[in-house]
Amino acid sequence: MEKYKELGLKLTPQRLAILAYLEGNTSHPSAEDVYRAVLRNYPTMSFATVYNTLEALRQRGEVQELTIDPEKKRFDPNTHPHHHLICVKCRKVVDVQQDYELPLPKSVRESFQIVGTHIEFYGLCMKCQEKKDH
Amino acid sequence: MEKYKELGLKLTPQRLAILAYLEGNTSHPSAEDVYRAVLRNYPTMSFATVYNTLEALRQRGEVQELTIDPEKKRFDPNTHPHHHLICVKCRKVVDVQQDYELPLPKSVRESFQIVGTHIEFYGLCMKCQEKKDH
DNA sequence: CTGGCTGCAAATCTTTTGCATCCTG
DNA sequence: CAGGATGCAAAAGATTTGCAGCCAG
Repeated sequence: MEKYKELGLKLTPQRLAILAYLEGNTSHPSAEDVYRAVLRNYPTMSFATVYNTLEALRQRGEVQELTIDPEKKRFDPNTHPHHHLICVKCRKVVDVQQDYELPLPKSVRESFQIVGTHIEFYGLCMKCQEKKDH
Repeated sequence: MEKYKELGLKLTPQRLAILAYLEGNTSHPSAEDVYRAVLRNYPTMSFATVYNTLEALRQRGEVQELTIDPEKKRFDPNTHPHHHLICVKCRKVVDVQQDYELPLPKSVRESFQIVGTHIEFYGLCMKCQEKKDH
């Protein structure tokens, strides 16, 4: 938890709870998921604090905001560059830690300055394959 | 416009206006963009009709729903598989018509049935590179 | 002590829905 | 002329904001 001090964040109990929940979490939680999880320990926790803290962490690069869900934002504490596998049925999200060569056409390379890449693999997870379609 | 009859869609003037706006459109408009554009010709056009029509087209594979924008859904009438280049500053989106080999680890291939892939290239467009940072 | 943080409620924004009416096929 | 489509307004979710009081540094 030392590193958060360096980020200029005040360490309130609420934030510690959020940080503890995010630490090593690979479930790609939405803000509400975080809220509900932390609420169990901090009955007065508010949404504002969750969004507040997630935004503070995002600005400092400690958390990634994912745009993989059309309904809501999802957050990922894994800050290493990586990709995602998304079940189109149950919306489960799995990390793909793998590097790819992704050469862009010259015209694009000349006009765009690339800063990052993100691949979404869409498919059906084991469980959803077993269920009958629909 | 013949092909829309085949889809079992009733061709109302409102829908024709939406279809005309989408035809060949590479601006990846949000529902509101579509609404505002079509409103110019149909002052009584409602949001419900826009969402309604976009959803009908999506179900028939005539339009793709993009999850590239954390704020809202964007729609893409380009139904060929392709990728996107996104300016992190102005949120402009450009198509990348290019095929990539994206081999997945064996463990993943065995448990997930892949149905599609989408790459997001993040970067700065020409205009935003010229502007001073911030 | 002081500025950042919290919690609440209200506001905002996007998207969805219910329903009476309309109009395409 | 029937069933799908429209338009309005209200509802539902997700996220943001204003603000008074609180507390970590």
